[in-house]
Parts: sequence; structure tokens; C-alpha cells
Amino acid sequence: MGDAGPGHQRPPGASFTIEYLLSAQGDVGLSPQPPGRSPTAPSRPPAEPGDKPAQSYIALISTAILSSPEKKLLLSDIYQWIMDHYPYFKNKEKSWRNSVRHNLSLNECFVKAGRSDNGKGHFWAIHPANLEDFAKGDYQRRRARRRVRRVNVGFYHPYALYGCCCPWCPPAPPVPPMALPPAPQRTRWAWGRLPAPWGPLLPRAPFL
DNA sequence: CAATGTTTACAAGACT
DNA sequence: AGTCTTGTAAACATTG
Repeated sequence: MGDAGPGHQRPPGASFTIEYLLSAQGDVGLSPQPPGRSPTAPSRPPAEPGDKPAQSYIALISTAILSSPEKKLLLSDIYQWIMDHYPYFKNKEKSWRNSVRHNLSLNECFVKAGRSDNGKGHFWAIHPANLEDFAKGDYQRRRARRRVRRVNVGFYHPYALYGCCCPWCPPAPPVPPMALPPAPQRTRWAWGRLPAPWGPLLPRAPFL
């Protein structure tokens, strides 16, 4: 846990620097591959050119990122890459973009790698722990895990201030306990849906 | 306001 | 059968 190696000490800050990511990529002998079906993807009949690609969004996004020179892309670049390579999405409504954003946020395999020059959004990169597999076209489900549920760490700072909580990253420096800030003023939240640290830290039903 | 980012919910299918 | 992954939809926050 937290054993990412001395060369992979993630610098302080909420996002990964591209230098850090590239150094990690060098260690795994990254060799981006053209878009293709993941070995773990379910077998489907051969797709027509305009059909929806068999790859998952994780695969599409990863391939887009890995095909870029700096191994990082803006959200808009990811959109563009997908449309360029998969005409299916070109004339499609916007829902697939929602799915792309959803996947970027939800899956720990995607990390933010600095803000764009124009301040619009972040660069998105691939977590070093996933680079080797992704570069081989292996998007195993277990490696693309759902973001870890926020655990009850006591009344500390919200999750974000801990940095990455995954087992591959160096441990974040200790954060002193603090009192809970006031819960946000949102009328739509039911009690069980309050965000951390107000809601999810509290147990829901025992066997939900 | 639009784009971006986060989070929840749910259904369907794959996996164990 | 239960769990997990994936895709989709949606609500909402943040930012320029």
C-alpha cells in the first residue's frame, strides 16, 4: 500500500503532473496500439463501419489518450478523437459525451494531469498503475474499478484533500482532524444522499 | 450560459 | 444467486 516506488513520488497537488505520468510510462514500456477490441470485451458479431464500437468507453478513452504524443488529452480532444475514429458517434446526440465524462470521473484509471492552458478543463491521463495493461489493450474490469467508496476516516478533511487513496500511490501526508464544515444547503438531498463528509460517512441501512 | 466535472440511480449483462 | 462492470440518464456544482 502506497508503494509506488521512489521515482514515482507524486508531487503535492490534486492532479498528477505529466512528468510524473511520463516517467511511470517509461517504466512500463508503453507501446500504444491502434484501436481494437479488448481481450476482455465480450465477443460480438463483426461490426459494420457505422456501428457502435465494441470497445467500452474505458477502452476508447484510453486509446485516445495513449495515441496522443504527451499521453494526455483535454475532454474536448477525447471527444474529437472518438468522433474521428468512430463515425458512429459523429451524428449521435450528446448522451455519449455524458458517458465519456462519467467514465473519466468515475474510474480511477483516469487521472487529471493539470489544467489546460486556456483554463478550460483538465488534461486527462491514465493512472500509472493501468498503463501497462491499457497499452496492451487489456482493459480488465478489475483494473478499471469503480471509484472506491469514500470510507469513514473520521471527521477529517473531505476526501479530496487526501490525494489519491488507491493502493499504488504514496500515502498522502497526514491531515489534522478538523470539525465538520456545515453541510451544503441543498434541499433536494435526502439524508442518505448527502455527500461526504456529511452523508456517506454515516452508515446507511445495515444491509444495503 | 456553455462546457466541464462529480455523483447517484438503475438496468442489463458478465463474472464468480 | 449474488456481485461487479458497463452504459445511460440525470441532477447539480464549478469554472471561464
